[in-house]
Amino acid sequence: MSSDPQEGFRALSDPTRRAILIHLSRHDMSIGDVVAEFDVTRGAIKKHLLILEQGDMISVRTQGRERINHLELHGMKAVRDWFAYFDQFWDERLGALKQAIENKKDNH
Amino acid sequence: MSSDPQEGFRALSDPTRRAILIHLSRHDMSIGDVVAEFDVTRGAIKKHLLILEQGDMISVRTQGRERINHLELHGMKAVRDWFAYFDQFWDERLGALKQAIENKKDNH
DNA sequence: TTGACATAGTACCTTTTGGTATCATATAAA
DNA sequence: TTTATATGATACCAAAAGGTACTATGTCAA
Repeated sequence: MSSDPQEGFRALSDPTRRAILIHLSRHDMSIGDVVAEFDVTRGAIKKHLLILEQGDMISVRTQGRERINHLELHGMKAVRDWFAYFDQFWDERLGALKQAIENKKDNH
Repeated sequence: MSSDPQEGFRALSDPTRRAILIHLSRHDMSIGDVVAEFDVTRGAIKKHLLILEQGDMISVRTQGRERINHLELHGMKAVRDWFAYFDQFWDERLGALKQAIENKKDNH
């Protein structure tokens, strides 16, 4: 049912890629926009974006001569599904989640 | 507050290491026990276990001439904490979590 | 104490990874 | 239509990753 999380885990294994995801969570960015945030070359960023795309963490649309990168949660779902198995060993977390949901309720 | 998840993400990026964690979730295992489950040499398994230990995914205790590996969730917590940031973009998950907690309640 | 067993440690090999530099192509703007 | 800009595509490089083989050490058992 849940797809292979390998590409997703691979995508998340690099700190630069994780940082890119945080940036993209705030707003879509062109490749140039992303490059401006880091101290590596465009080529390196391009490779990171490709790996994020392969892990279904982002989607890309062409806009004129720009390529706009957009956060996509499908790949992250595959990774989280893998994690879900371990929930049974981790009661501590249930308390925090319960609270998170209570808070969510209060906002409605 | 939450520690650097890098070693944790690194530990989870390999499919053999993830499979080892699943095995260890069922029962503690010596290195030899783990080796028996996979088709790679002891040396390779030893390296995987070291990386899992560095990511705080497992702890190891010496028992006679054996080294017993035990699932440890601290490292996984660091990784999950990183994920928590993205919960806000993922309403779909909240429904499933709510249900998980309801089920938990029913078991008490 | 001696032999078998479980693991540690090292050297070595191949592939992948993260990175750079360079050149080519497509598009927007003067 | 030039020219500057945004990206694509290659080739190349050093280091890390995943693996093997071999040797050394510590511990249990006969």
